[in-house]
Amino acid sequence: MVTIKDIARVAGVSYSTVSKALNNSPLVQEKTKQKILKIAEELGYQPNIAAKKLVSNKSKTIGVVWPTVNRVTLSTIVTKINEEIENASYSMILSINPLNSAVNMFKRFQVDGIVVFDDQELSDQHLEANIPIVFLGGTNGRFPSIDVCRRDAFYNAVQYLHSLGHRHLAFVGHLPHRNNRQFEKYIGFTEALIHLGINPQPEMFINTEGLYLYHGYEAMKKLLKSDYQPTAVVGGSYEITEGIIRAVKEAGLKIPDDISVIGYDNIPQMENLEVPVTAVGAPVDKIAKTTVDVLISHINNPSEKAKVYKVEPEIFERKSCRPISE
Amino acid sequence: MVTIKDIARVAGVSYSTVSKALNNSPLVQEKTKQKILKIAEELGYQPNIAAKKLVSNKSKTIGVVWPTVNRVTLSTIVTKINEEIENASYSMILSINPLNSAVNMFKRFQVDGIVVFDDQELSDQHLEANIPIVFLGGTNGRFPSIDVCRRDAFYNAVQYLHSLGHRHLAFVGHLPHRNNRQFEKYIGFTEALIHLGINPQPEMFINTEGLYLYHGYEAMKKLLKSDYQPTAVVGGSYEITEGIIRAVKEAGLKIPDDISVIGYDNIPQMENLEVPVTAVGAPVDKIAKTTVDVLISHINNPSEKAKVYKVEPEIFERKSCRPISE
DNA sequence: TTGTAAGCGTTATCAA
DNA sequence: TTGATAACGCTTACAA
Repeated sequence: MVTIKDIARVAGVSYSTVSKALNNSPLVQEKTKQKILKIAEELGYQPNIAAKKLVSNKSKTIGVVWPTVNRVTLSTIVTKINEEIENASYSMILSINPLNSAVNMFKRFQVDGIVVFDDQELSDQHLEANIPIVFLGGTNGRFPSIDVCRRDAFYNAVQYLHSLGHRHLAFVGHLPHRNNRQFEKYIGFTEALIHLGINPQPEMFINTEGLYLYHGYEAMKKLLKSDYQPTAVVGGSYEITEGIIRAVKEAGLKIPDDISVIGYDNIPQMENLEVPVTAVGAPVDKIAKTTVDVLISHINNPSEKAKVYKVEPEIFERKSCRPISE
Repeated sequence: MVTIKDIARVAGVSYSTVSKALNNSPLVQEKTKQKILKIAEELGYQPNIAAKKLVSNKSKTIGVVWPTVNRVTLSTIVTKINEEIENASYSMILSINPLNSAVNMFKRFQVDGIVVFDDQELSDQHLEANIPIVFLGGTNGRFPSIDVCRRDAFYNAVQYLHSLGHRHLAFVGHLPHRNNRQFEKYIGFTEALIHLGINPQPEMFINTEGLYLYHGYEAMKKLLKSDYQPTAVVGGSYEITEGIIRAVKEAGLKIPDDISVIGYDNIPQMENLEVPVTAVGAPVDKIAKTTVDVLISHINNPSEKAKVYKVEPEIFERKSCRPISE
């Protein structure tokens, strides 16, 4: 392995001069610098990151704790976060370990900051971390967190459909007993209904009992067979929305001619479904950007106090909704 | 940051003693060792990898290049590999970047070795790496690789069903034009049929046109409605097998009473399906262990030459198959 | 059994 | 403008 000392020996200078030259310091004479650079090149010098890390105590690395590896939206967000991190001249390390052990590993690697996907189970974990951490997905008192405003998203979806003339709506989503994330969606939908003067009825809420395609498919089939025939539905997740589309298609109906659909999870993939689906929710790009910005800001200013950063939902209009007259 | 010096101060010993204790050296008194370990624990000590790497020129870290594909088996393997890596006293870094950029990142991190999930697209990439790499999933000439023997797995599945008396079989799997991995499954199934004197018929092969639940579900529904009624089917992936089960259930049939099912992808999750499913394939534990063993062996002996390491498929009998008499 | 001290490759602070 | 030198956190002879 070629070190700066080898270069120094060949160049006939001290190795501290070599270090400065290699870091393009203005403190070395241009001529010396060029000579050193040339020798470094010839010798095939590669800096030793471990040593750099040791002395600077910065790794320019961000760790991401990502336990739920099998959801499209989450992988999309991870991918975007990766891009944002690289844009900011950092590197990303992923860990699929549980929160605490992932954080330990990241400490060993001396990451400069950590992003945690805030799953339900994680929130309760005791976490002792003297390192900047951002929780992504909900609100969290102890650490800075990114709130994706699920409630507002569903509120907006209903409002949008209402503005298109729809009065018979349905919520097709997961309604577990103890899950604030999902509950927020339900509340947002209900709240909008009330504000718009639509009386919430039980048949408007179809519990998919899961977040995946099959759940959405089954729930939608059930809905289409029921007495209540909405003119528009809102899907509770990307996968659920996929299932809704299949079910509608199988029933021989057309989107948006026979029924309008809005999907939650504002990811680009909504464009590529059989029908490009109008989506609502905080756009993944913004979620990723906010997350990384907040984290880096906390890295640079460790005393910054924890708060909740909201990413506002937006509606991306595509081809799955149409106006309707009563 | 907590260092061995902090521990030394608290324990009232020198930091070299701490180092030895932490590395479980026989040169420290058991009592001292325990005391030091306890303090390290209390202080939340995490070793600094950069420093370790500097002095030992080893980072004790393995990088894994992982395609962000939402398949249970892949996440399971990654999880198992993570465990194996930790068992071997290494740490795992995941990267979801494309092969080359992931490898570059891993080099900067000075990992000791790299595991690559061998997707179709990756195989063609030009890769210049002077670092041990293992390709996982197929066969690869230039690098050591782990072959999960898909062909043998399907061969064995057919043989097993045949031994139970089944003569009317069906393959429910993904048959894309250009994918050796999937094609191997098809070949194994066919080969066994021929060897056992069963004449392969087109209706025995149901192309799911995808590897996910919905694909299996749809394909199985189609099969159940067709003229050909097999007494046993083999599912081409875990998710496909899930879909098969749904379809069978919806048709009002019982597994294994009315139809036997074997699933490919030998993962523990097969146990937790509605019917615990008899699975075939290289067990994920062994895949993970072999992968990590091979990589570490190449790390310790860099001149070892690249070869293909096979992980033999096994059948895990559960409750989804029953004997049948002609 | 424990401690001392050198050194891994680098950056950064002074002094020359 | 350059060069000594002291860290950074750790392992490992070797000395005590």
